[in-house]
Amino acid sequence: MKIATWNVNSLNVRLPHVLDWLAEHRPDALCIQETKMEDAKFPRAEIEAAGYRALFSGQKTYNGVAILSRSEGADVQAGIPGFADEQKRVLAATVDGVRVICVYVPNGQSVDSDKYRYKLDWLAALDKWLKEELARHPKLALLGDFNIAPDDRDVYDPAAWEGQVLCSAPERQAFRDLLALGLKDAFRLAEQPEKAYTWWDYRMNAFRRNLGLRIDHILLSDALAGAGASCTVDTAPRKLERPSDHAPVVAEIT
DNA sequence: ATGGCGCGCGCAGCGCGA
Repeated sequence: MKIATWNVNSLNVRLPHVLDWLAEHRPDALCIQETKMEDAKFPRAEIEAAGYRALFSGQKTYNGVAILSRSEGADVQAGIPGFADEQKRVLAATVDGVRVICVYVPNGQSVDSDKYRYKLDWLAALDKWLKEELARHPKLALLGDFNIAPDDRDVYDPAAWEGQVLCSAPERQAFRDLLALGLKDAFRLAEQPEKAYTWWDYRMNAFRRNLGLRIDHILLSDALAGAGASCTVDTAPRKLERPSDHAPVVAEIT
């Protein structure tokens, strides 16, 4: 089974890239973040014409998540139960017996901001809910834009980013807390190239210079993280005209 | 070098992303 995550930074703008990518890679499930559209405007017909079902939870301008899948998702859940949040950042569904959870973790802006506090509170709520989800669904994959670079090797300039948002110790601890629930960072299951990132700033020719961060992740429960599992970053869409600033991350699970 | 790029909103220029 092939599962993937991609922050598209507006599904309106990126729909052609998404349709091309689905046609080329044919994942069983693709989690999308930053659709930036209300549900009434979701391009369901185009997605279905590509052979995919679509689940979505969106809002105008900001956030918005979707799960595209070849077979129909069951037990759909939008948002974190018990955590009141106007922002559409979570969507879960069971696809082919695997609990697929799509997340768009808050950015946090800067470590001294209210948005950073919200990010840490949000991550704590996610952690609490995931513990229950894992008990219900041993085969679970958590995919999305985590807005956390887990380790210095996930950062092009660790000294410059030290203590900054996306790299701060509390954020990295929150990421490790998720792993401690019984999840594995799929990208680190096997040897990987140096300087592998998933996001590059639009400015400063950052992609061409590979000034990036690895902040988009696929976490797999132990039941899915067996010997056959693998994970790659697909940088090809970042090279297109008008790209998303994020690249898709793909995992093959057994 | 605190900008820079791209997006949505909405029609100018700002908030936001990471």
